[in-house]
Amino acid sequence: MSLYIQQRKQSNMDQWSSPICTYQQIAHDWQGFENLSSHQEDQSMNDIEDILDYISASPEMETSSDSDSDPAIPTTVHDIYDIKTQEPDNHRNSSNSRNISRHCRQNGSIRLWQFLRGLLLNPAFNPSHIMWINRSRGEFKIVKNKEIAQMWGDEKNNSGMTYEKMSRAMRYYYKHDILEPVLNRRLVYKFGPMSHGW
DNA sequence: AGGCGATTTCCTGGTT
DNA sequence: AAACCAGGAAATCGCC
Repeated sequence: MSLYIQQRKQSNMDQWSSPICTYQQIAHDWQGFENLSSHQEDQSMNDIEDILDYISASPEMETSSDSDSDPAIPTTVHDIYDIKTQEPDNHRNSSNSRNISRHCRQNGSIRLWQFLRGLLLNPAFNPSHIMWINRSRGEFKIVKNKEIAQMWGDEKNNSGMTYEKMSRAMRYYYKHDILEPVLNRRLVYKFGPMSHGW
């Protein structure tokens, strides 16, 4: 991972000015990375890249060098979807958050499973809103389904989103192996072989 | 403009 | 009875 970061640094395609240790922390924090099989590595690299892009664009990280927050918990990887919980005052206005989000998207808009993955990786929502049932198996439970659906709606600019509709989209994932069905477990889903980065 | 992927919306029916 | 779960069918929406 640090190798990857160094490569990225040397390729000076980015404006990374923060100390490398920050990224090593991030890498260390990226727990899933170590458990990935080799054929998944490329995909996880993309995930990490997304996250690092996000971090480099984050106003919080720009000032991270003087940050005095607990270094044990980088405010980084987990911040992907904290935008909606931020209330008025803060420095991250909506246009900024939109730009940041764009860094996490391959195409135009983020996919539902990626949105959920981001929530699972964010302690601001895990385990309060969504939590792992079995991290290694990719099983998770949506705790506050109404809220999550609402947030998904916000993400897509759709105020009419409901859990019913969101869950229909999730069931379509069964067909594509992005999610696998978990029988007889209400609100429990499982990432499938076509998902990654969790 | 048309096609396509990824949902979104609506709905009927079954289960917990 | 309220909440979920399963999927089919059709409509949308953004993107190429």
